[in-house]
Amino acid sequence: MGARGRDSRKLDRGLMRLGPSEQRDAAIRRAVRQIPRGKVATYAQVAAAAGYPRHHRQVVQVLRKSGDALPWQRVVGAGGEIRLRLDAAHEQRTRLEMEGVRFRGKRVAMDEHQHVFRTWEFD
DNA sequence: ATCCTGACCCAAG
DNA sequence: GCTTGGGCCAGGA
Repeated sequence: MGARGRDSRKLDRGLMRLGPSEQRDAAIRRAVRQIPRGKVATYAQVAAAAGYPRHHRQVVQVLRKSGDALPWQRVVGAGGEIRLRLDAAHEQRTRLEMEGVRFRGKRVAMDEHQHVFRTWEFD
């Protein structure tokens, strides 16, 4: 069987063909990588920027899988709230503060650090 | 197929 | 502020 056989996703013109969920996860990873140091975005915003508006929960799964390969600390809950528990939450806050992110109470000062994903390119 | 879980979100009260 | 309920989606058992 050729490239079109049982494992048709194997390759196509030398490129790995991704299934729907893999393509989605890849888009999510790209979006997360776009957040610069000192800025943050919410799970929902990342999902939307990736092109999957209602998949905020999947963003969590992707971050868990990726580990330190992504700047996971830059993704927070709605309103700038940290949603991790205990130690993990503390680590996220520390990492963000280390990047210069300021907090007001328990949440990120979103008016200063909200990353706005670019939707249109200007030329 | 069903049930459960999760680094979620949001409108209500 | 906080709690609750419903909605959302995908993975794993």
